[in-house]
Amino acid sequence: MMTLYEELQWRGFLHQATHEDLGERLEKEPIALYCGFDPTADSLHIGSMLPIMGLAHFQRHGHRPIVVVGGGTGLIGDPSGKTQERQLLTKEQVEINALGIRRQLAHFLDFEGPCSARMVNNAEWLCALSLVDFLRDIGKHFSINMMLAKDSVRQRVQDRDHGMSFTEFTYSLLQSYDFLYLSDHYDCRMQVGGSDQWGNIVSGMDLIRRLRDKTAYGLTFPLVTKSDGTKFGKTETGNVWLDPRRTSPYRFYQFWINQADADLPRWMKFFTYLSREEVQEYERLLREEPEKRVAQKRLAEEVTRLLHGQEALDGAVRASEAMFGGSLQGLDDAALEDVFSEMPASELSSRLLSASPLLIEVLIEAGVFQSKGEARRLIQSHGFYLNNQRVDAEDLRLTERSLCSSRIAVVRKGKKNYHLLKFVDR
RNA sequence: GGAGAGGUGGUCGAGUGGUUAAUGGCUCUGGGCUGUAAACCCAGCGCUCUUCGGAGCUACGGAGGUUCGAAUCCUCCCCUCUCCA
Repeated sequence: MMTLYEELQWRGFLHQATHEDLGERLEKEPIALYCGFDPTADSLHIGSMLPIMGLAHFQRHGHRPIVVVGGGTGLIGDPSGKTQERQLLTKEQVEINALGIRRQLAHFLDFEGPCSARMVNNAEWLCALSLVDFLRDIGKHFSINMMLAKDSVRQRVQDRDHGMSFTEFTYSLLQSYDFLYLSDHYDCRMQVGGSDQWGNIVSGMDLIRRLRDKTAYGLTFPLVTKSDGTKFGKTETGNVWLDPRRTSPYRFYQFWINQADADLPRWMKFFTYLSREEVQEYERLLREEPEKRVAQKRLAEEVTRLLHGQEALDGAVRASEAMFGGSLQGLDDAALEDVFSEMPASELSSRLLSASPLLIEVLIEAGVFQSKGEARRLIQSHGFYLNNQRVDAEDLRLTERSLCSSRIAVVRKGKKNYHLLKFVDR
């Protein structure tokens, strides 16, 4: 059994640590540690998964994670890594967002058990703060000279086009105060975060030492980078979110399925709990028979199950099979609707079926095609399918026999542009 | 305010009285190859109709005009860019 620190090291979670002996310290006794999340949206996206998994590892080893939702700091905006002043959020929006985030974290962290995680909103204490007290008690301990020396600040100060407001400039004081507050009220001894948080973490640690004469610890996780240099977590369709309403389980599953071979071992270590032996086995499989993509499948399975649960995973797998060449035989209305739930659909009158109109014309009505020319071209280049069977005749008519199940026909343009036709009585 | 350049299809960019729905590149779409990848290869890429040979309509900033015929010539208008004040 690896120690927590060994495991984090093996999995690649360690980027920077404030203390050499942090590993030993963590074995001595359980501690509480925190990580902040910005409530910029009502859902986290996949980029937040690394710190979340980091926290989860701590919890599995008996430590107590505290999730801080930056309801207070979110009202201001962290300048780290940003080139522009951020949009300020309203308090109401932050509240809503925090609720959504909590729901998602519950998939990864245990909010119930013996070392239960807890979630706090720093608006609780930051909003109550009086400016004069804050400047007197906290501000005193920060040197402008040192703050100006920070990269994140310096870049912005030198950029005449965007500049930096005083509000943003003080961000790191507030985050340091968070750490102090959590140390005082929750006995929180450690802060973790992305590598861009290093400066803020160290500031907080210093503050605690100066004011309370206590040792606090800090740890940062690496930036998740893809082997091809493009940004992790982006697809053609945009960000990959943790909220199923924003990124369906199917898309989420597909996102992982499509990861490059070279990244797989790292992703498995980051985003699943697969053991060292298992990961090694997948590394071998990636080398010997990459075309089978078993590693991608396993990764996608694990992560989708973790976030969305077994049922949603089953749906995603079924949808993937149907989507990539599988037969649609034997699927009933409900199964079809489920599998193609995120493809566009049109409702048509079932009376149409007995009138047996030209399929092409119905599809133009339904918005599947822009023009007859387009439809014809597609059929001529063998790119049009009805119920996953290629259609060669331009003058195919729509009848009862066109249906796949009792009232659904599945239309496909090209490789994977599906469109559902649902026939209803009206 | 003065001088010049220019506005072409999703985009860049040819064309300067007639086989020009408009060369070419890119993007995009479909197909092939493949591992649901990249690269590559083939095809398509205004709309409608077609007996699949083709036919019709609409289109080159806007409005008029010259002409048998205009994206191409003329007039007016609108807009963009560069230089000068």
